[in-house]
Amino acid sequence: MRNVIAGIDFSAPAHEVAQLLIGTVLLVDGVGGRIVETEAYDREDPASHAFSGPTERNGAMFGPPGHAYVYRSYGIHWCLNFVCREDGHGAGVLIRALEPLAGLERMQQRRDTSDPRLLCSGPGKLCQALGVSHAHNGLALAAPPFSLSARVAPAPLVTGPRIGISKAIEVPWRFGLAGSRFVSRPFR
DNA sequence: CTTAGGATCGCCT
DNA sequence: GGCGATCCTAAGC
Repeated sequence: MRNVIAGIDFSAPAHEVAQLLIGTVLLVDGVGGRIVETEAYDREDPASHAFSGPTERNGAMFGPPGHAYVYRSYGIHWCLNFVCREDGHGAGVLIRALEPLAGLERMQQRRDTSDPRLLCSGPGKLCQALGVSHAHNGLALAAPPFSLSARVAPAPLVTGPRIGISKAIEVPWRFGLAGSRFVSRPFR
């Protein structure tokens, strides 16, 4: 049971973990908020970075579950994933949006905006707001600087196709907190 | 509100 | 050498 963090078993399939993460609170050095949007990248998934096997970049996805996988996107942004599964083939959950709750001032400085809806409404944005970078790749989510807190009650979910990919575009593995104003894009 | 284009560079074929 | 699990801005309707 050492893969359980915030009441979630990270050795479960990514598309299950992605749903359970909605409503939990993620902090990095005390800055963060409620997870309101995730995407699953399971094994055998052509859209996953881990699909073609381990490489130098995706190595963290083949490491222990419950750890961070951080990669650079478009040469500019950082994106944060939670590693899932224990069966030898990497999988993960992309954290796409947070509802800002803690460290608002720090996030506003890093993002250069005071609009709370623009602080963490996208995978690149939330990494900038929380100060996540390659330095966090491979770190355990159960220890500082990370903190993941269990949600109080089950979260009402909405689902849809994943964003920004060209393979397996029909798989409905994007999950959101129903009614949240802090998602990266509306759910249809 | 929706769409289009540019920035920018590490990773993989 | 091509192409992104993105973001921002500007322009069009």
